[in-house]
Amino acid sequence: MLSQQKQPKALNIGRPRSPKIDRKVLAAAAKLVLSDGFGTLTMDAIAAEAGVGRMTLYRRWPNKAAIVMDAFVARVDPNTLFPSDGDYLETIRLQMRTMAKAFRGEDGVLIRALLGAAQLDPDLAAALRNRWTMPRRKMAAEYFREGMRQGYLRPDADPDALIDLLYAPIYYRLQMGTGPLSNAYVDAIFDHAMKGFRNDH
Amino acid sequence: MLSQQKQPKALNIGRPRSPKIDRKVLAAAAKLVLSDGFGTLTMDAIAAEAGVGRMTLYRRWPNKAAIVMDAFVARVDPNTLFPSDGDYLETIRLQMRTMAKAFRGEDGVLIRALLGAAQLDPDLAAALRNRWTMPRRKMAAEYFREGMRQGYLRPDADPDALIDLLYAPIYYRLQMGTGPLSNAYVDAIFDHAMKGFRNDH
DNA sequence: CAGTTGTGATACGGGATGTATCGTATCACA
DNA sequence: TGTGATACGATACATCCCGTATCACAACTG
Repeated sequence: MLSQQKQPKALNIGRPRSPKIDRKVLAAAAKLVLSDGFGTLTMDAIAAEAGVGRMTLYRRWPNKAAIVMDAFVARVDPNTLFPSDGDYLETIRLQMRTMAKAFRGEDGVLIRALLGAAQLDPDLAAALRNRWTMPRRKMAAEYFREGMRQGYLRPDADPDALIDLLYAPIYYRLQMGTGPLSNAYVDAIFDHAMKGFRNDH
Repeated sequence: MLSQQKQPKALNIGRPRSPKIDRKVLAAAAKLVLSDGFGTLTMDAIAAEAGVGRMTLYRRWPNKAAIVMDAFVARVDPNTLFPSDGDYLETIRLQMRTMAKAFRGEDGVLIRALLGAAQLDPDLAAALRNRWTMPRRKMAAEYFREGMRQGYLRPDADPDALIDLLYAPIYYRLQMGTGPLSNAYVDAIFDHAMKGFRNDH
């Protein structure tokens, strides 16, 4: 699923969609969510901020959550990857810190809004899973399987369980607000979770 | 915070609030959320289902999320406690299974709705933290500290980190839908997380 | 009895949604 | 160059829900 957008009516006949509108709309949506929150976001405000007709929004997206979803993915797509050099286990810790840092900032505001809206909108929930959650889980699972092959992780480890143990607590704190998403917290989760997975030879 | 209700104007003068209305409203709200979802829930529908005037709802609760919050707490308050007998570590596993089972059913629908709404409503987020999350965290932390004293858990364990490692994955699956909240899943999380906390003597 | 508040019904204004329509703009194709 | 099809911005519209206000009546205290 490349985006939440509706398809144009036809491909090679008629006036084509203006490509600049996407950028303007997504930037406007992100700006408004970050300044005023998702709760007060309206299609009208997005259209005004982007300098675009409101009808154009409804022509391209089914609702505001879809717009924010596209805006979010456009922002964070290149981030939170696993660096390919350095110590194997420390790379995981650093990746978790990178993610926690992103969640402490503007990305955290956006993903909280999307997670909340997804609980009431099955389409958005599927989009969040397909475009955000699953790609990252696949990358992590690949990295972990490679670590199992190379002997850094126990050969009988369950990559999915490890993903959940490492990353679910970060989402949990983001949503529950039971404490700060600090490096110290990430380290505590990492260290404890890893005790069951590290291969101690 | 005993409930999300607004206080009556006065205590001993004037007509007292009808006590039956609470039950009817909370039952109606729960029924509607479970049948049609939280997204389409309206104050009007709750009032109609409960056979109550809409004004009465606004007199007692600030918004529909507060009503669902009260309905949820009224349903699940007595559940998901730690049984006091049996093997210490197995008791934790069983408690996690009980919670997962509740989340697989109607309670899961309700708490998903509340978690979603809480992302847009700071008051509701605080209520969810104070009335649901924190009481359970306190109970768990107490149980874990007792286990540290009695030698079942490592004396240098961090109860908060253990809580997050054990329970955050359950919330994660509930919301993300990355897999079933089965007993097998609970066991995988429990077994892996416990490797870093169990006292192996 | 008087005073005070809860209850149900109804009306109201405000705001957001999603659709429809209009004139204009931009493209492909003949 | 012109024709057909679609996108764009603007506007109007019906609909829905919210939260408040108001009313007559009910229920309680003293």
